Amino acid sequence: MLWSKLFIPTLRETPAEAEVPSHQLLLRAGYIRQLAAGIYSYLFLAQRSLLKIQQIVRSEMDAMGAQEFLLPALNPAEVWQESGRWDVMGDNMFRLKDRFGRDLCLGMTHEEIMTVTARGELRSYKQLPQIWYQIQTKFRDEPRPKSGLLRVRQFLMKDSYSFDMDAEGLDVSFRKHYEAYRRIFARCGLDVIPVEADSGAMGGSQSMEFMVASDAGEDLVVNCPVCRYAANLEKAVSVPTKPSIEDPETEASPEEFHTPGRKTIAEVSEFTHLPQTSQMKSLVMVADGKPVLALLRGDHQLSETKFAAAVGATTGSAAKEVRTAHPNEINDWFGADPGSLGPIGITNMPILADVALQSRRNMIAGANKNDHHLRNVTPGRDFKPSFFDIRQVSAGDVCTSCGATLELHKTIEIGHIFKLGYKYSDTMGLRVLAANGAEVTPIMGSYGIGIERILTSCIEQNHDDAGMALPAPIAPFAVIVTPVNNADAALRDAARRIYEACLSAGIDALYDDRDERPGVKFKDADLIGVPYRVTVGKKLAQGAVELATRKSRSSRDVPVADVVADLRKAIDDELAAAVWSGK
RNA sequence: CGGGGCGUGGCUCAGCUUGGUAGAGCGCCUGGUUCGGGACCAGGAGGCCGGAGGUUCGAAUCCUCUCGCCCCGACCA
Repeated sequence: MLWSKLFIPTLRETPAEAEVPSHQLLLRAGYIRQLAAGIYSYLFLAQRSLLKIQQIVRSEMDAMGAQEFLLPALNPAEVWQESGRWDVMGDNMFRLKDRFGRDLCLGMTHEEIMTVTARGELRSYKQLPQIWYQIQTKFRDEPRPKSGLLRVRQFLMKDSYSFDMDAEGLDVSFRKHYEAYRRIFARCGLDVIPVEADSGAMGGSQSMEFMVASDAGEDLVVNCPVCRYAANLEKAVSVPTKPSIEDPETEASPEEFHTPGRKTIAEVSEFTHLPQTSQMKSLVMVADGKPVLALLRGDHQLSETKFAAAVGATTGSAAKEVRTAHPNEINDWFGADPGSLGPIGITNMPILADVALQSRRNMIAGANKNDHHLRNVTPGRDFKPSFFDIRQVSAGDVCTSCGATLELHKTIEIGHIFKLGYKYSDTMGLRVLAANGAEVTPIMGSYGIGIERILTSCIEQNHDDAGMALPAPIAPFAVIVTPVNNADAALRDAARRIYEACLSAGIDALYDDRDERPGVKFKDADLIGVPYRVTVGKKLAQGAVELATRKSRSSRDVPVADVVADLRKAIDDELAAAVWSGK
């Protein structure tokens, strides 16, 4: 295409409302414009890139035997009421009424509609397994849209749903998705971290998230660079660092001492000249309405997810709602204010201690008396806790399986695969007949990919001060041909011929025929992220043009006769390198 | 929903404290000179200062309300 005929509204300056790099660049490079909070118009370049991403997703989904559907975004309330999610989704669901006053909503996800579709048609085990997918617009009324395309209220999602006869079948569908996702993200040039995730509100048995490391991300992921162990921070396990000093050997019993005005772990640490690892941190939590004392080493943080599970291990079912206690509740239960709390003498609630406190002795803890602490507190001897792993991984912790030091990253979630189980098929009455004539409920899985998030996180991973550096498979154009001086007919004609030769060779090329100075063309090409640039300039007299690679910001001279072949090779090499290898 | 910030040509911003009727740079249009990393000269277009109400002889500026956007938090299939 000819740039002079296109609408690519690049900006020299960064619009004030954008903070994260991908947002700034998407605006500056003329990919998107904002319509309202969390609602964006995708202009020519964005749409072109998103279509390429969708095509990659589509080809891998088709390759696994999945069938593409397109379900309505406008949904009747009844379907959602049937699954119970009309209420569960709360304010996150966009709701509206039609002219007769019937309730409708805009779809946030399509488990219900897919299940209804299956229920109406699937009759026999002979029809299973099925994997159905769509690439469709989703609507979610986010409480706080942010970071450009990262968290929006309307977005594209590839969502697929599997129907199998039994758990083994589901394992196969799940595995197919895992592998397809690895291939899709590799082809998009993304470095992903697959993470075992909490199955949370979707109510399934197993789920995995595909994360991309980025400071713009909102989720924290712990991963091991050696053995590839990875997990959400809330769920991750580790071997904690050793306490900074050995506990004293004394057989002394707890002894109160005055700590005027020292409330935080840091203040008490400074006051006692003992490291934070010698202290016990007491957190008063309320799990499903009941108080529970959580005990941690002074330098550790509580994982509410693990804590909720630990509560479950003592009461029989994991806590659904966990919160910190209010100051007045704490005072009622402990007779002291936060800052002087400890486990000794506490009999009116269970005490859950982190395993890092196991076999520790003679530590510092609050005395449950304002401005007082105790020394020589020993778990097991002075109080009887239940031990669980309830702490978050912290800096310096090592991998439980290989001993390497763990890394902590902020990440963007770009995909999620769930084993749903029978939740929807059961409650919505999906049944088929098995070979033996018995009625069986199929087991389901659901699998999502955020299309815009692929583009966004790719920009987050590939940008510099000049702009984006997108990989050829998802860049809006693979090649740009730039005559240095439009007034020079020889340059213009040579550039035009190279451009046309690219098209004939099936290379997605853009011809910068604008009557602009070369600097402007170079800056724009760098900004919008075209991976390869052919510069047609002075060296044409010697039969050469320049082939520049955006990502490495390097260039070399190439004989005119070879350019197209060289471009073809560079693009093919990039494609070949972007293949998922491994399990 | 709580806390903070910001709304002035397409973009970035100044002007507001101390009211006097709107500016700069970039971009855009015309003509000319230029042409290997966001050129130069000359001329020009474009803004009821987010909206409503109020105070005042007079409001971008002061007051009240309201709408929108961004950031932090709560929330997040």
